[in-house]
Amino acid sequence: MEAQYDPKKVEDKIYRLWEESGFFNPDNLPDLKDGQKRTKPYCIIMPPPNANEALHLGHALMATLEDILIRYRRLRGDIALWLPGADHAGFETQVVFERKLEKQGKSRFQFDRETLYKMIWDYVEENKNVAQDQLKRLGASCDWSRSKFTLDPDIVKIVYQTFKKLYDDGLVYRGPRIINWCPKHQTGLSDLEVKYKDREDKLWYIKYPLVGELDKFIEVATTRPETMLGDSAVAVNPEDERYKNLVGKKVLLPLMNREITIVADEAVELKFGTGAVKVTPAHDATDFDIGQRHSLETISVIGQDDKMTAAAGADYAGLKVAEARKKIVEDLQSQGFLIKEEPYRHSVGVCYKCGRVIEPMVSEQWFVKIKPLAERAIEAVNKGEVKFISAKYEKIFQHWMGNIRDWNISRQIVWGIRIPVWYCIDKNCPSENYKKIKDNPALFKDKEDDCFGTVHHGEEGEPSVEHIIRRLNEGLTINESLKPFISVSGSLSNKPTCPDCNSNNVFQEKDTFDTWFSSGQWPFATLQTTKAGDFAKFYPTAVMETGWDILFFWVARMIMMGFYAAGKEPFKQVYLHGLIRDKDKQKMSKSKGNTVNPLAVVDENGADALRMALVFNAASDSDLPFSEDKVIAQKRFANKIWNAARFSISNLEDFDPQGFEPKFTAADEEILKELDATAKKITKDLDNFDFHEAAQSAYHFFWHSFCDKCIEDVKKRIKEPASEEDKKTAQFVLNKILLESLKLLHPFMPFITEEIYQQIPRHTKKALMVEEWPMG
RNA sequence: GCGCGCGUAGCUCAGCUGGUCAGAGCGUCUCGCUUACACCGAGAAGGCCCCUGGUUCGAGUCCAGGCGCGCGCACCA
Repeated sequence: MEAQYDPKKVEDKIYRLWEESGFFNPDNLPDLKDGQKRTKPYCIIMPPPNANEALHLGHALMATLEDILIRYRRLRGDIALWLPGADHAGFETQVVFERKLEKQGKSRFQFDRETLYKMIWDYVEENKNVAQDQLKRLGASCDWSRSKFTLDPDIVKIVYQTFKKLYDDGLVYRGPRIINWCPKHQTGLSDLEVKYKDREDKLWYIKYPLVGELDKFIEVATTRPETMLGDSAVAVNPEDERYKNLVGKKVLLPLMNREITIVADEAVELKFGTGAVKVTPAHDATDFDIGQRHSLETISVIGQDDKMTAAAGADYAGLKVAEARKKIVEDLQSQGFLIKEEPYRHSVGVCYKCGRVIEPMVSEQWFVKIKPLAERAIEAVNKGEVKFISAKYEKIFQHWMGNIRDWNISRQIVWGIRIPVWYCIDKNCPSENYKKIKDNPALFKDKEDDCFGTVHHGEEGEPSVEHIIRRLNEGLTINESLKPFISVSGSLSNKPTCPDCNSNNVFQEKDTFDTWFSSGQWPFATLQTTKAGDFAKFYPTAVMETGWDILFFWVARMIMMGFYAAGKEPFKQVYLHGLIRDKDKQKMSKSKGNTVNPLAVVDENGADALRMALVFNAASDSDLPFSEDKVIAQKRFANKIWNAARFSISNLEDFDPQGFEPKFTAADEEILKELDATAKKITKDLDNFDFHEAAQSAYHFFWHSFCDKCIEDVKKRIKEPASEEDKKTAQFVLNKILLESLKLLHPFMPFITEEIYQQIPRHTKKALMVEEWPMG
């Protein structure tokens, strides 16, 4: 053995040894001592990294913590399965790809659906193995033979089945509802995908004249004057004495000269602005709700292209929102309706990816009726069926669950799982879908340039079904509510037939699922599609370990979907780790340039050092600052282990414990006792997810007890033995402590401990990774 | 607005159900190249555990209030 530990010479070799042993696959794990069988399944489903991205430090932390748990459980004799995967990460990936296109001066909208999908598929395929290789370099002991990709056909099928079940149970619906629209990405987003940013804005005070008393006005305040074109009421608080006598009266909407009513609604704050609100159900979430309560008309004046629609009136139609705002303020001013404007600071919703201001608008989307699912999840946590390791996150979870709103699961993007909904547009179908759309002017957009010649008109001067389908495939959006049907097995190449009329004149919903709708099903979808028997054996899984930042996005959805679709909780425990920050506690981000490539750290210091550094200071709940010092400290520790082992092994060559009865000294008794206590503590700490406590105990015992005291003591007794028996006893102790320490350290630092184990004379197992854990 | 959390050595943080809890790692200083390791060893300095009250025989540890900081959720136009 060399005087310095060189991870480069060890890590690849050891990982190969593990892979060749087959022990990553729980089916191949050896029996325990005395031929005892392993009985207890222990499963962790890995949060699948995005297929197109290299790992960052957060992934390294995830991999380290989960590998520690898995290796620990494997050593304890469980049937340990760590199931890896890769995530197509719908919107995330499409955004990354769009940026790539933008750099090349292109836009996603230049490509048709199939081409774009294929391009992203190829892009992802190119990078798909990167993350996997990197996880291996970190020492991840997952069962690669069970690895799944979120777009695997068998996974997609399960996602479809769940969707159908939700639909059949009335828990999923399509409807015009107010959604968060990102004008840049041209898709709706869920509430979670909207971030809020403070912004300096203006508040405009406008007067709306009362009908019949045109010299009287009601004053409203708004930050978005352009939406007034779509107003369908003015609302006041029912308790507001100032306006009580006005409720039910009509006002004349300036610029539009449309009569709208004054309604009373609880949602209006007495204190804010003038206490009277203009109500635009089509472009504001609160207003939408007010509109529902008072059966108000929904007038969409802003289109998905971020321009004013025809409903905004001839003066404004076609203007961009910002232009329209400017013109409207001017017009209000010149016509005497503008009272004043004042600076105003408030928070506005922005797209969490691009930061563009979200345009709330009414749109036909698919929603999950979430309350019933949420109630079961809340109950599960209350009853302890799912246990949060940290009380803090349990509170946050319950708070969110209790206030949850219906979940928009459709996205107007192509990268993802296409919603398995079909519409029959056969002329004779009882659904009458054809009738509902045949007069849609957008169908005839191409009439003028006549690119379809006569094809788009059938015999009676009506559009042919083929033409409609072609226009739809080109990206035409239909806003009519059509009658859908769901087909779990249908596909574009194998179109399903309409259940009402058996026709083949059907087209598929263009939207794809929110990625989290499918990843919410990941625990059971994976286990139902790996090996027969896996689901029965491993579900519910033991623990979900992931970052707190996806508590709502993912963990919450998995709990809800798990109960709903698989009948049981997806995992018994939830452990959420903190976010890695840089040494100044700043969030790591590419734009700040403070990211750390974990693989570069591994190259420099070894995987064990990185792992140990990540875990050593990691208090469970909070974010953790990362610095290279910490890694270097652990690199030194690795070297310490290496040298202690080097000393031990060179002094154990002539030692055979077989049949030897040691006669311990007081010092021997003490270190053995301490070993026991340390093993007990580490066991308890790992059972409680106190990784840092466990790591520090192992570190401290090895360095300051074993090295500083025990080895120094034993050294003398071996070099200058008082008696042959005492020398052998010293060797016995040395051998024992080294071996047990290696086991205790193995979950944290698997490479170096395995390498040393392999070099120990007469090691008994094929690998340290399947040794038996010292319980203390 | 509602909710969550944090303030302990220069830095990053541990201190679980109150009584060797005043700790660790890094950093700093002194002394040692001793035959496993200088990526080492021996030793040292450093803290009214944010403030103020309270509960208790006893409080970083529990309670209340205050100050400072961070975060999550949210339909104040």
